[in-house]
Amino acid sequence: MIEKAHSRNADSLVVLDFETTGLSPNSGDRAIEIGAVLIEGGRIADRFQQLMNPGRQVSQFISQYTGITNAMLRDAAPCEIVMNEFADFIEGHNLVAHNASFDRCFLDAELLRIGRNYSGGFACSMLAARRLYQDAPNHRLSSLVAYKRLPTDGVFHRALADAEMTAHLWLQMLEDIGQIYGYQDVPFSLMQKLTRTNKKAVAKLLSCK
DNA sequence: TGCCAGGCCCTCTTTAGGGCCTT
Repeated sequence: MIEKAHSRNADSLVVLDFETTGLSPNSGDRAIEIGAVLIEGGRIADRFQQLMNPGRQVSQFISQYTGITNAMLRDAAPCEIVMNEFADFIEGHNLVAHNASFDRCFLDAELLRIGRNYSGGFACSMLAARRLYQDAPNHRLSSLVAYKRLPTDGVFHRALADAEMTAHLWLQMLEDIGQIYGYQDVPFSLMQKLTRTNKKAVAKLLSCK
């Protein structure tokens, strides 16, 4: 079933990225950083980035992977406070993330803890890129940034940096679809449909305006 | 004690298995 795109702020969306203590909130993992950018009118209009204290130590692997240390998290606000502010930030917007199933799990888990929710649709830049850029060497965020020569400051695995690169990737996909298939604006609902379309049927879907 | 994620997608498929991607 195709998710319903949010009716308000139809041309805006929030691209988000979590850094976490591990891979699964169902195994006790928590968020340690959230980064997000608000896209309005085809450009980045606002940013959100905060470390958050998960109430537990992060592993050496995570510290090496993200550069986020226990010392950095010691004085950070607890997840509950940060996520409450973030729930306000995403209110009324559709959402995008790279491998969205991962970020959605953590978003749902952290918001559930504070009794908050969100109403926008959720789309995945990785699934869209797999369909649009079938010749890419792979569909990791870093590889797609290099493949499409997207702006980057060279920082990877930090929430805001990854969210900004994902935003540039998303805007690039919208531009490529517009140029190839003649769209002036690509509806969010079409991007959601794209991520659920068989690779061989991509051209047919995008050609049916 | 031993194990330890999960959704998506492709194919040597659908009564399954394994790779990709996120931290």
